[in-house]
Amino acid sequence: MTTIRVLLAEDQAMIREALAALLSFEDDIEVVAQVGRGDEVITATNASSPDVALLDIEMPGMDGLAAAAELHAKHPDTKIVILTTFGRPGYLRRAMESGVSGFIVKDSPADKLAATIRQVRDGQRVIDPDLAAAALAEGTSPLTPRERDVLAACTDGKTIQQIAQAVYLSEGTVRNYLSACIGKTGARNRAEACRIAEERGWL
Amino acid sequence: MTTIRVLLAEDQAMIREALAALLSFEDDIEVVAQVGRGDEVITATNASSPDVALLDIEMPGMDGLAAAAELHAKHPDTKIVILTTFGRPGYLRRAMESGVSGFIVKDSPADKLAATIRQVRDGQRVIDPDLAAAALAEGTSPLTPRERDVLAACTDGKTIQQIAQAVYLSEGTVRNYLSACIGKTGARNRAEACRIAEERGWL
DNA sequence: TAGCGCCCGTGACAGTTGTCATGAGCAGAT
DNA sequence: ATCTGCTCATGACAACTGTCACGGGCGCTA
Repeated sequence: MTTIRVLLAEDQAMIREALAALLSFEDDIEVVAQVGRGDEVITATNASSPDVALLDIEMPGMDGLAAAAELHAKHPDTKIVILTTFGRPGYLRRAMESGVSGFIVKDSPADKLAATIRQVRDGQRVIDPDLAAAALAEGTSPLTPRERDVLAACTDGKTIQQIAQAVYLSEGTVRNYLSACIGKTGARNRAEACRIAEERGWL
Repeated sequence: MTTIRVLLAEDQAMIREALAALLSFEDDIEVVAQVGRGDEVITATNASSPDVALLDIEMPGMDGLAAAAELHAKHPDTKIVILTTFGRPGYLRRAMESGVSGFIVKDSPADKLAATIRQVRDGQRVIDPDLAAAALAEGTSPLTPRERDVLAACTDGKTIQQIAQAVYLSEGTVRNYLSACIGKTGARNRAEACRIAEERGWL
């Protein structure tokens, strides 16, 4: 059995190095690269050719799921494991579409990490069963692309005016789209709709 | 030099064990207890009498800052270090009021962790200089206690009605309080006020 | 005791937001 | 060729939200 070469992508330096410390205890795993930004994943992969890339989702530059998609396109042999704080079904769905082999949350016990790395290296898929069930139960987004855009632009208590400017639409149109979003999410106002859609991974 | 006994409180199991792995490389530091909930900090301290308690803020049961306050009251000799994702000035202020000796963010390099633990054990205080400056620049909260309550109850796009029920006030009064909050934060609506106050640690 | 600030409430008003009807242009499917 | 659904827009209306003025009660301080 040869050692598994691992790329570690996680923006918080202390956590990244702590995870590296954790993996250093495994004889068959070697961390060959560490990056703190999503847009550094590709170049680091080119340089170090890892067997498995371990990606956080929340990262500056490019989020982990986007990085996963690009990585999978350019290096289909590199297995990808998403390691995230939030087990949102929407994340899982996007991850699956991005060619990811493993999806684990940071709540899991530590030994799950090395176990997952070994499993995906062997060609298996590793997904938290509860999460998978939740993702299936939720179904796919009922929002049209434009509704999604508008709803995504309305975080943080923005005004209709501000949203309209951000999306280059008239205020009336924005109101209409938001009204549709509110209806489809079952919310009572746009802030709640925004939160619900976010949770379900519809954004 | 005797070894430093450390208690580790962090809700995400994988991160917690990774941090323990990181600290295991330090010869003079020993992790004598690990907990995943804020309300387990006290009992674990009673059982293992650590020199330093390393607390995350976001934890179920009781948040790290509340745990810090209680810990400081009951075990004044145990030094406390807050380790958090978010370097919000408001957190820092609350931490200082809770008798904390050190405050570091997870963005810091990994060696900062052990260094901080040693420094606080030696009686020093360790605070990120940038954060300290930001906290001082922001000043203290201009919100009255009741305004704070109302604003805190209005997260996630709640209706005025829902807030009023949650805080046992008439809707008119809620509107008045929120209006005051909006004025004091310089926001344009309650959602933005909520976000701003949250960021500044006024909640 | 008078003044001050916080608490809680009401009522009136203007501005913003959510709903609905309507219509035109444009794609893809039958 | 027609139907359907998405996009974008306008206008009207109702509901909700934010602002303001006002009043009474409470506790603290000068």
